[in-house]
Amino acid sequence: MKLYNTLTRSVEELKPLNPPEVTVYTCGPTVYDYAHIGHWFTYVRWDLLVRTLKAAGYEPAWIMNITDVGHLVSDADEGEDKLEKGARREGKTAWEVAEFYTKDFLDEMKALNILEPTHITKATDHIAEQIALIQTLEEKGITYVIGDGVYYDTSKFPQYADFARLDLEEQEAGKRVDFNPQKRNVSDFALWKFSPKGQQRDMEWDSPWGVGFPGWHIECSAMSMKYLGETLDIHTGGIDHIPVHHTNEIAQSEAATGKTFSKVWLHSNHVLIEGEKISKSLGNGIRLPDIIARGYAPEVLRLHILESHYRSQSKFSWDSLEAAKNRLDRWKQAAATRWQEPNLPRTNDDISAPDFEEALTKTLADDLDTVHALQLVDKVADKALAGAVCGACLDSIVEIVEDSLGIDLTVANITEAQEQLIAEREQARADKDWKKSDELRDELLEQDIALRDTPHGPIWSRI
RNA sequence: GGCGCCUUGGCGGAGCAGUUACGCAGCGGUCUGCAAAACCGCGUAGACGGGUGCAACUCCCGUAGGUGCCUCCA
Repeated sequence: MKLYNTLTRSVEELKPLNPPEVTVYTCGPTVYDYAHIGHWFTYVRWDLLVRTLKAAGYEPAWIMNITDVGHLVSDADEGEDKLEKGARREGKTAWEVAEFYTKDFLDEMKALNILEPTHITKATDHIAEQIALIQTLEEKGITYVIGDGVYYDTSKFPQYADFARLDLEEQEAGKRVDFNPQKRNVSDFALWKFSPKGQQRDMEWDSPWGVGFPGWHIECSAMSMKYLGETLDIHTGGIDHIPVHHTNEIAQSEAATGKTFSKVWLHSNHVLIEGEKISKSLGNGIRLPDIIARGYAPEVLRLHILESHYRSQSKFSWDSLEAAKNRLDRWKQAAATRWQEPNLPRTNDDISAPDFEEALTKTLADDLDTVHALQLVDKVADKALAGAVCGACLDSIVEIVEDSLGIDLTVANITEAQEQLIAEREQARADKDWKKSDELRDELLEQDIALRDTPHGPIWSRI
């Protein structure tokens, strides 16, 4: 299996530490607001990574975190954290805000048929681990304490700029934000923040340095190492995480252990809406419920997401969502022919389920080439619609598509009563009673069964 | 200001130095009670200007436009 590794900026053969296990850590959402489709582009892609690992014979151990504390509104470590801010906005406690949006996230994740990770870990459940990791860093002399918290001294980690290929000198010269003047270096970041004096936060904990809360980056280091060990096989996240969050994770983890933190880093590119990135200020954050409200099933969005490569900057539009819907409908029509074997001449020359599975797996294992994987399904659908795939083969193929791509093509058989209607219509047609045959067709249509007449007899599909 | 990336037909979106990407939409034909499908075929895409090749959408340089990061962000 080959993947594009951000660490080396090249496509590499995956070499897990302890095969067949593959450890995967995915940076999850900060639960202070609803997820928009940009999030779902990313998480569907990592779901596909895990499915592909399984198909390739690996046994993925997949951790996704939930950031429910400590994500400050600014990377300059200024301001309050997002949960507390969300709480003030909604008149709730930070705990209530986190719970609400976590549940919403998990519900939508399920709706999109994203596999359940091995563990979903909340930052607030792992405060002790985070404190312990900060202590380790402190013992190694790479932290320092200033007025508002404990900081990581990035000058003590010479490789700091390597991962993101940052030019720290340039950044310093061109910096656009003020930063805490007590910090030793612009790139230094908070490991632990003190609760503001005289202010009661919803979320705060005792620590060796004082009451406060963890910085944003430390949770991922602490939790990934707790569940998956000191060196991960694969770490995933949004492309935006490269310069700060992942850079800081590497600095924390590798300074603490002296080992490589993750062998492979995967980054999902952003999706644009009308040529612009999704952001709060533009108000273009389309959500899954918006898509459902327009009559598109979640799986349509899922298919649309798979229509572009995870490393390319994708575009979202309602037109392309409509195209994805049509494509999916066509696949389902093809899948429905599995029940109709007697009507069709089965040649079954060139499509066998094992061959299809092998081709699909091979394509996906090539750096998650979903674009061409979908093309393989198109080809099978063509043949099925032409009646050239046997019912049992389609059963297997539908299952393979479900497992590999997470797209469910299962189509229920029609009832005996419906079958009877089709038979009656055939009789009417034989009698050239076109009025009756059209009425029967309309009756079936009301039951969401569409008919098309082929040289081999009528073929139905669900609409 | 610094560092990147992108620019493909009506839309989405790939590969490739010389053979059809694919999907959606469209057009013509065969077939057809009608409808739909199926089958056959079509539209002669590659931002612009140079360059290197026998040959460039596909490599190099430049121009234009767009966009991402260096704040938050998937």
